[in-house]
Amino acid sequence: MTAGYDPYAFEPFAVTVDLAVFTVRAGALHVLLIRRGQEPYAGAWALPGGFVLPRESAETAARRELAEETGLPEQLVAALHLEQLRTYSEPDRDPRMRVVSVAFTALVPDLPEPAAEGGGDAAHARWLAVEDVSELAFDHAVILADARERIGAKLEYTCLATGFCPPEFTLGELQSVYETVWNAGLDRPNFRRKVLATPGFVEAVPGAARLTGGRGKPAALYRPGPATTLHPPLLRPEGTTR
Amino acid sequence: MTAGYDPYAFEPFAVTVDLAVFTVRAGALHVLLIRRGQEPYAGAWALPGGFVLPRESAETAARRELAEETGLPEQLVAALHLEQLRTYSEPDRDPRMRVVSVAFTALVPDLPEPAAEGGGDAAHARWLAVEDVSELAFDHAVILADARERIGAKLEYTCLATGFCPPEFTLGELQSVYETVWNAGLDRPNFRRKVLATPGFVEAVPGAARLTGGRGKPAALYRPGPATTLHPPLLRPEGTTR
DNA sequence: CCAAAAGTGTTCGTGTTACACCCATGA
DNA sequence: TCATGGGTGTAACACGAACACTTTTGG
Repeated sequence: MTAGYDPYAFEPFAVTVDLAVFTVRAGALHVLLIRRGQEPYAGAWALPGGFVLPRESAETAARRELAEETGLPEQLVAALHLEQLRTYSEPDRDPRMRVVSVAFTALVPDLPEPAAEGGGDAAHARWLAVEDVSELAFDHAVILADARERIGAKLEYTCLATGFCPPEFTLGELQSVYETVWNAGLDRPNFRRKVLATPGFVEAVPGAARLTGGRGKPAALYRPGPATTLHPPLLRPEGTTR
Repeated sequence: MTAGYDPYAFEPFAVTVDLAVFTVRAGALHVLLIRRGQEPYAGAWALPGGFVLPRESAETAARRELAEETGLPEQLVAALHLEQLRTYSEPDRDPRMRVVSVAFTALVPDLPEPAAEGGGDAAHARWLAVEDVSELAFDHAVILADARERIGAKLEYTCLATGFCPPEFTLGELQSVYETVWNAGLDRPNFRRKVLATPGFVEAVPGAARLTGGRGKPAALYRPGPATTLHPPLLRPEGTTR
């Protein structure tokens, strides 16, 4: 902070946000992507995002862009837990000009068809299974990989997993979130005890139960609790790199 | 990424880096600060940092600014492990113009008097005990608090603590790093076993030993090992918020 | 011989793992 | 009555917490 402060002393930087929004659908981790309509990378998939406006923080911009570019319900976007991932600032990450991008991650429940409704930008938003994502515009493949690694790690020591679930969920659904993100099987009795033994992770919905697979015993329903961290952590099994 | 790309369409953003560089001296956590010479906040303490140049990444800029603004040895700065903390982008965090800052943290060993040598900017750099830091320029107090929380958490599940130690160190020195950062006492036998049981955390220096407190049995010396993560983690005792 | 710091051993309790088993529901 | 998924019980084991004890140095 020693240099002078002439706003026009340097070639201007653009500051953008990029969002890696995940959901769990049909036993696979999905990410929300946008089909680009213009060069560069026209026709390629990209993470939703856009410019930070002069009077916005990056967090505010992220929320606004998410509402504008995707068809996610306003209410969901407003309440969403956005987490800063990191900032990407390599000089040539955008071929046109200097763009520094603040990346965020968010987790949402499996919505009916969240991206298909709204017009305009939202029409080009789709959920894609992360395993099927091949090429992405700019350095978005790197951002996606970093985001995926981060949420996998975060499930170990935070209560974020409930963010993937609907407002009321069964322990089986919660477990399948872990299994999907980690791509690993967990022992059901032990998972159950672990979750219930952590105060504030989930709260029982009194008397409520729901059938899940169509068959079997109806499962008790739970709501997210007030806790945010998991002590002691719920460690994933050995090799879950992929 | 849907808007057009006129570099001058918006009021320009300045992009800066800020650095929270920590060390452990005399049983207290210290942070490297700069005395500001100009308005705003002239005379106040601030984190070292500065503008990202047009052809630099934030990481490169952080390393350059650290070498320029502080008296830290070139070799140390070049080899230093810099970790991105997060990006601060509130519109009014700098009263003069829009400044988005990417914050980094780094850990260095207790150097003789690292900040006192070089001329110019470096002359205003000093180590201050974090407990004694009261007011900082801009939002740097928030950044410092976030950085402190982050390194405390990182010690739990990474091998970063060796970054606070000289090239060869005793287990007692390593333990005092944990105790200082966490502000908590640890059981020496258990700490010792835990560290030695983690493959690649530390490597014994064969035959080497050194006296630490002037008295007592000479302690074996260790070097940092190749491992970067700690599985299972070394959890800190309950209340270490302060 | 005492203080101080390093290093070893041992016990005890908690939490995780791995499994066997019972319960409720739809086909 | 069988398959399916929810839920309970329990023994074996690994790990961490706590603390007693030995070793090696300087004063």
